[in-house]
Amino acid sequence: MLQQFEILKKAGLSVTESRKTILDLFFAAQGALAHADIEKHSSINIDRVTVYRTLQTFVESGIIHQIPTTDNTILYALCKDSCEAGHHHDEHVHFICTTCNKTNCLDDVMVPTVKLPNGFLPIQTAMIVKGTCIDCKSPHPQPFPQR
Amino acid sequence: MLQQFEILKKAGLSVTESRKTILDLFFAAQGALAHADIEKHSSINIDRVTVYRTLQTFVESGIIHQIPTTDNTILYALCKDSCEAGHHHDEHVHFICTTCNKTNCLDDVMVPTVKLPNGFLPIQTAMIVKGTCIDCKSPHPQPFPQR
DNA sequence: AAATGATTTGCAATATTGTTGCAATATTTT
DNA sequence: AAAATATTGCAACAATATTGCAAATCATTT
Repeated sequence: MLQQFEILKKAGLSVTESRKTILDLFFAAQGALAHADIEKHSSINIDRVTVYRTLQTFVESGIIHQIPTTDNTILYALCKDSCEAGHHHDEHVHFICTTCNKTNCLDDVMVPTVKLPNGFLPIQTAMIVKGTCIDCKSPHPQPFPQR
Repeated sequence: MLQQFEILKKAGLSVTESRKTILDLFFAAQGALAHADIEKHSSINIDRVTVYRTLQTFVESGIIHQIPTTDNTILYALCKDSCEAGHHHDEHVHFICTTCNKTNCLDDVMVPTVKLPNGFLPIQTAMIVKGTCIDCKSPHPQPFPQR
């Protein structure tokens, strides 16, 4: 729990039970989580509203970043240390496995730069790859979340 | 309206008023639409449920494709002719303007291939660039949708 | 360690968004 | 034009998201 404490402190946030618990979940998950994953996780009992507000606060503080999806949810994943409040350095590729539904940050795969038509000014780029992840090619038991 | 008729016929779908009307909106929009854009558009009066089902049908038929977002919505945009049912060829970059909130398909900008870590098998890739679009750099009146 | 002030949390109420079954209507086929 | 098929709209429901406010928690100062 020490790590959680430091992350929150460094972000200038109050250290509360809810925030530590939710951070714990992200560290345990080793992958992206949706709001529903957190809210419905058996071992926690945090109000829906608090989960919404905590996720929003974490995004604004640069603790987690959002991953776009095509299913009316937003996925969230831990940022690396290089992230700062208001300016995310999450320009790595995200991989959504269509078998186990786990989403991984491929921290070592940077999003390539593309040449845009004249007049388009890029600020941030996201890249989402769907396919089969390494765990599902040679299967073994999956950790949380099991969506 | 002839164009709409042909698109629906070609996709093997019944030609109904609702479907033609929604197709009209996409052609008028020249950009991506969310469910809410269609449902709340002043000049149409189609039941929510029909809109949901029409969008789903259009995706399955390869008439429109989905664009992932980080705001609990799914955006939809017309496919080019090369799209076929069940096998979208929409591997172009999508540009979301943070000023006017319009989303453009950059049909001429292909999504580059990235090298994934061993064991990850890609099936489909999406790339979303956020920034300022050409209309907002040198502003002039914006067409529907105004979100 | 206790008191104070600031922040966060949970509850309640409400709003918005998405889903399902089914009867009525519209479309396609014969 | 009639029969068969597919689509639509309604109603009910389910799930998800937002807001205000009082109670509880946390940080700071003494």
